[in-house]
Amino acid sequence: MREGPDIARVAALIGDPARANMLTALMSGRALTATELAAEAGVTLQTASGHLAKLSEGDLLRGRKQGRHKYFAIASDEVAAVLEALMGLAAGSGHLRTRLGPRDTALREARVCYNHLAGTMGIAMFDAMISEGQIATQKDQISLTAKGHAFAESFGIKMSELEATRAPMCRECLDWSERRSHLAGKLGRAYLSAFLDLGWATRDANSRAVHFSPKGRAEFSRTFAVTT
Amino acid sequence: MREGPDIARVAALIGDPARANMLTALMSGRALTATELAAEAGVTLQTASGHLAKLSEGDLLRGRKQGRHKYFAIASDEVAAVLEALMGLAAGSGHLRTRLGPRDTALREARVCYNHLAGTMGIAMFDAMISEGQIATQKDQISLTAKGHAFAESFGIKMSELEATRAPMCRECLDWSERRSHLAGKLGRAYLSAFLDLGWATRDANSRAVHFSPKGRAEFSRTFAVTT
DNA sequence: CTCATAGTTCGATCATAGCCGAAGCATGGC
DNA sequence: GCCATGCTTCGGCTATGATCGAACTATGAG
Repeated sequence: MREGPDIARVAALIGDPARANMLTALMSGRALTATELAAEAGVTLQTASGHLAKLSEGDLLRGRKQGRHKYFAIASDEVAAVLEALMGLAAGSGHLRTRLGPRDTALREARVCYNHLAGTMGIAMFDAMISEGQIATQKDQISLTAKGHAFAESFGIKMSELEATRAPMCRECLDWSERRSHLAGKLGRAYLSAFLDLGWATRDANSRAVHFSPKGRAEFSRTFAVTT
Repeated sequence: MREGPDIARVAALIGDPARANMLTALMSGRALTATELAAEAGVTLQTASGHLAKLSEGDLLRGRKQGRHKYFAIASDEVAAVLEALMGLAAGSGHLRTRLGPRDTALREARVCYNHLAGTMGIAMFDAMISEGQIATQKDQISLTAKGHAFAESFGIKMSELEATRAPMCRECLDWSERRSHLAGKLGRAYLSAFLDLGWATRDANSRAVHFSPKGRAEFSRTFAVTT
């Protein structure tokens, strides 16, 4: 009997504190897993799963399964616009927090994505491998070329060991902060391990950040012909 | 723990169907009384009173007492922006449940918006008054020109009586279904009263529809040079 | 293969808040 | 003074839905 669209349904979805916390966390533009979002909202994984299902059902979030993780991200710019407007309005009584600390910028540059390298450096590496012809992109998947195979071998990665298992060698992994792809799969994992073993970088103890040393960064740039 | 701007509180306020209906009704820009809003939301006056208190407390509405009526209006442009964004999102992603029946089309054509004429005919009238130079549009408000004043007088509206009170003579009122403006304010009310008094139209007993007679419609079109 | 981790589903519990009846103020008209 | 009308407050009923424990599925690691 009412005219107009059902704004109450959408607003009620945002109106729950747990869901609101999830959405605010996702406003960074990065995709987060269900577990991360559960921690962010301060609820258990079961509860978070229910919330995320509702948010997906309501077209506020879009979920993507990657391996055994499920990543969630804001569904559209319109959703972001609503959240943005809400934050502006709520800033009147609350305090707005816009400052992203040094840890956040570090995360954007280089971080662990499940078990491979993500962030701007991960993307740079992926782009370089494409343009070097180490990776070929088919319609919907990617594969390692002979050149890429040789390069990895020369880098010190034991390809024969990697080839022993059936799991995919190369996979694309979408980086939500940049909306670009980076390298996943067994090879992606192997490269990250190599970087750590070589002392180029170290993992942050209690975050997903990966810290490259100056020397490691230089080696990385030279190896992958990164144009930084 | 991580207390950002409290968007959940605001969203939850909008998230209740009754309150959402009230807010949508107020998006017309007009202030409405508690009783009118109760009818709009489909709840009793007691319930509405509680909702309105919460909306006021949450700075979404501003209420002012006038005599024994209490008028409520959207508190700020920021609130309107949030509602607008929500409508856009709910209309696009969601199911717009507007199955327009015969009564609905009548409503779309001509209806009472609080006390003045809304719908396509209200918009046609407003556009005609603009192009005839009866109304001048400033930056954020509109005003009656001398020509418009004379026209209203010649139409039989006693302008001296209207000018006795301080309330705004002309106001814009946004039609959500059409996203266009129509005439509100004392003059808008006076014109609607005149249409009814002249027998051009009658009000539906239990809806907001306004039914124009064939003769009334012809007179209306001639008076406002409507190009239908 | 087995084990561990990520996520989902189900069921029960429990709190929040929406709703209305009835009574209480307040204002205006007489 | 009286009554009518508009709105608010109070108390109790009820339902929706948020929450978590436990059991289940799926995927990857070794």
